[in-house]
Amino acid sequence: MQASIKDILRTNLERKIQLTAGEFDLFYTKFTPLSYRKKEHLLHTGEICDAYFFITEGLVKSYYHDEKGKEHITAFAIENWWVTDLEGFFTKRPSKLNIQALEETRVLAIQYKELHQVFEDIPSLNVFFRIQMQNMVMALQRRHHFYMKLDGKERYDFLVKTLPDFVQRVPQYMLASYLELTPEYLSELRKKTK
Amino acid sequence: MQASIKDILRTNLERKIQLTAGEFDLFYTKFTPLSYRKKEHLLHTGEICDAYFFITEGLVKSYYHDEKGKEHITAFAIENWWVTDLEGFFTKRPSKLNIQALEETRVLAIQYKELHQVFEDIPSLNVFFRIQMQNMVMALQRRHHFYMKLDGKERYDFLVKTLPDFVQRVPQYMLASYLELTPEYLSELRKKTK
DNA sequence: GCCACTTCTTAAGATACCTTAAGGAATAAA
DNA sequence: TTTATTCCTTAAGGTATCTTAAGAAGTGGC
Repeated sequence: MQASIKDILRTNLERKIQLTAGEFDLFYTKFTPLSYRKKEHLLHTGEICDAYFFITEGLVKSYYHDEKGKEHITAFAIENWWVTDLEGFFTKRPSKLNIQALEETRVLAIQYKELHQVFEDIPSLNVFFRIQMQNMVMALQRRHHFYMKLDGKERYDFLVKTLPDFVQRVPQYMLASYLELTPEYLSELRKKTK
Repeated sequence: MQASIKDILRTNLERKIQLTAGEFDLFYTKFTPLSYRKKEHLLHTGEICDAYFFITEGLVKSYYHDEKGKEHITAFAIENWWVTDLEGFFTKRPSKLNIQALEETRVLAIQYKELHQVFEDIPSLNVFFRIQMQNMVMALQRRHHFYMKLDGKERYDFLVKTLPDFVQRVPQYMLASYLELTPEYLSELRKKTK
């Protein structure tokens, strides 16, 4: 039997905290299930980001355009990951990021107000998000080392080694953007690898 | 009248949460005040990082050495900042970072076990640390843009503009390390500025 | 007041990565 | 099947930044 969307969320929460059935049911009512087709946007630059997304199926990217119009991909996210424009979501200022579906994608979305309501109703959700934020901080610190210590070739090799499935689901020019390389240069690097 | 160390901590907490006098007193008992002389280490690579530090006076840097022995400064922290090796602190694995005092420095230190005890005794501390982690995530994301979007000269100019006091308290070759530039190249860039 | 150490500068040659421009291959649309 | 789009590669010339090596200037210890 296939896991329901509700189960997927429950499992994700249970990795870090224990909730009673009642608490979980209450929390779950705050979410809205949404679907996006390939290339559809979950969030556009300039909008106020009011939703925190939990991906139940699919693949999205977060990105922005710099002054010269060049696209910079800051993150990918897949099933079982949480994603939003954190800065926009918590500050209520217009978002600097876009979030776009790269595949048919399904999410559960919770709004800012609802989330902060449940923070009060279910205190242990503070623990969940505290731990999640801690883990994000650690991931971002590791990413910093990753970009600063490794050159382009090493970054690519590392990605292929640690996330091979990812490398297959995402076109190369997007990986290049994520790795902060030009597609042309990444192509060069790949040639050397073989 | 000068603010006591206890007041400095209280003020820091009150920026984000409300505590009763009793709660704050309880929390405060968990901390140990420590002093470090210039160049002394709060944490060495390889040690298990068991303390979360709140700086009440002074200036520290976090750094590591890469395989080639080159030093990379990942952060500075001054009065009123919290600092630790987050990854080491939360995973209990040997720390990859060093933390060293650059000036005569005073801190309040709280141990892992004590902190997690007060998380249970005083639930709103989860809120405090959740918000602190959120802010760190945002700061790290901004830092990522900062390194990726700006070239060396722009990074230096930005630092001088936004944190001029900092630039004066820290020797240039350390700024270079933080900016991920060689001291020689930073010296070049400074010449062009004038 | 001298010595040692720390910090900053200069300059030449090397390298990683980018820009531009073009064409080829693969996939989707018609 | 043809056409359009999306994606990947090749190559030439340019720029930012590093490496190495050396010396100058400032600072604290004795």
